[in-house]
Amino acid sequence: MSPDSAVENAPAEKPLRSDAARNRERILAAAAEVFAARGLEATLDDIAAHAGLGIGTVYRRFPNRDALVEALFEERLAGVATMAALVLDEPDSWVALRRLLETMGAVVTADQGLFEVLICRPGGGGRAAVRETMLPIVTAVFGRAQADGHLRADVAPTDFPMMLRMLAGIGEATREVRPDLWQRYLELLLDGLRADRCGESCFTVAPIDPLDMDRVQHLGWPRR
Amino acid sequence: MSPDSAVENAPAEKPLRSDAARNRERILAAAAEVFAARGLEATLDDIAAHAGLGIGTVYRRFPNRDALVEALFEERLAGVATMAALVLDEPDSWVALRRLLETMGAVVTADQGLFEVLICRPGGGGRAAVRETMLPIVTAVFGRAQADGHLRADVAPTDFPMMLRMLAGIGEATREVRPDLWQRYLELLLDGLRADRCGESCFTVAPIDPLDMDRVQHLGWPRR
DNA sequence: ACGGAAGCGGAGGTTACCCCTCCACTTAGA
DNA sequence: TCTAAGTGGAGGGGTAACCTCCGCTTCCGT
Repeated sequence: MSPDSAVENAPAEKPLRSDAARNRERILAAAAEVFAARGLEATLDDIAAHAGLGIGTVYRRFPNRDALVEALFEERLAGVATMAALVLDEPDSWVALRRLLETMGAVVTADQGLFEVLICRPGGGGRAAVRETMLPIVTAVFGRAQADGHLRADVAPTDFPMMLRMLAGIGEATREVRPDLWQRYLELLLDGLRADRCGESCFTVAPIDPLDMDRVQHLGWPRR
Repeated sequence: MSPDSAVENAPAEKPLRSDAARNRERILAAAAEVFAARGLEATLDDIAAHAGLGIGTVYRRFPNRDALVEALFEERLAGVATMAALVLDEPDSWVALRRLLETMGAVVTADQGLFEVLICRPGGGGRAAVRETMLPIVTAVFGRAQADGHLRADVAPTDFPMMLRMLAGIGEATREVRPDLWQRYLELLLDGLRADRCGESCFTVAPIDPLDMDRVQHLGWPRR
């Protein structure tokens, strides 16, 4: 039907010229660094300068800011989901829980941009997918640790993103000075989460329910 | 010496006209609300609109933005320090610790502006004074709870502002939807802080030292 | 080695904010 | 009633971010 021989209805992305391909990678690398350090509000001019390129070059490759964010985080989000899924293989349910929090804590404290796409922004496109991947993992890991009596019974899956928020706040503030500090507070949280303590206690305040979680994201983004 | 009879070298603040005094209070009330909800980055136009007054009126009363912030937070900061000092009278050292975190947690989660003045901004003027008031209180409360064997021994005074940061993050995100939610995570932190548990554990990551705390504040303010 | 398509840089247009001033009008209160 | 004090809000001045445009440069097939 088409006059073209082989490539039928593919979008026909002809390969970039070699210098353009190299610059594309530079832009993505610079964007990764800048978004990690300053969050998604970093400017494209900043990113271009960081890449050692002109702004025009950035816009030639990515039609607008969101396209860049999308291209940058698509693969990283998939990677995060994959990493999180790894903990399901951990035989010890408490270790699985700790590894889940360590893994995701490391992600959100090291990379502010990734934290924002993952936790803060209303889900759309790849974001929704990752969160839908995460929920069953969190539920499974929490459930197993609770069944084994390691994790206190009154913890809910929605506590997970909230704890990540707490750690991300530490990370954002102290990343430049003490990039490991967040782990101290992860340890603190983990000690609070353990069920096998002498002094039993239970929360007097209910967890946030998933619908309100959505409202939190929609109210808080874009940054008012 | 002066031609004036009674009022010598007093600043001679002549009383405001009644409507002006009323509007001054309105401005302060509006500023309190807006700064609480949106932080110190809120605009003066916003505050004026919120007060139902023109911007000119705001500037007539407060020569610039900082003067308004100063006037607004001077008394509140003093109040915070006073409230914090109250917990020193609590006989039970663990209850004192909890009350300290509850009190300050309530402050920083309900009022984002106050949190920023208190924890985020580099200290200057009244801020430094409050922080100098807080440090001995925190040290005393922590020390007593540790001596009594309630608080784990490896907690440091600098953990206090970090925990407030964590709670403030929860507060900022969920204030509009679940203004009480932060207390759930305070309970979690408190459970992590207790020393009298079966499974002893201690931090593998050192606390941040006070000098680095200062660096954190100076690096993070003004908001890049 | 050459020609043209693809790519590049970055000045600057456009838009959006925000701080603060200014001044014609209004109001309190002696 | 008269005037000093107060008021509103348009708009000046400045900054910042997004994105476009176009003259110049670089790649690469022939």
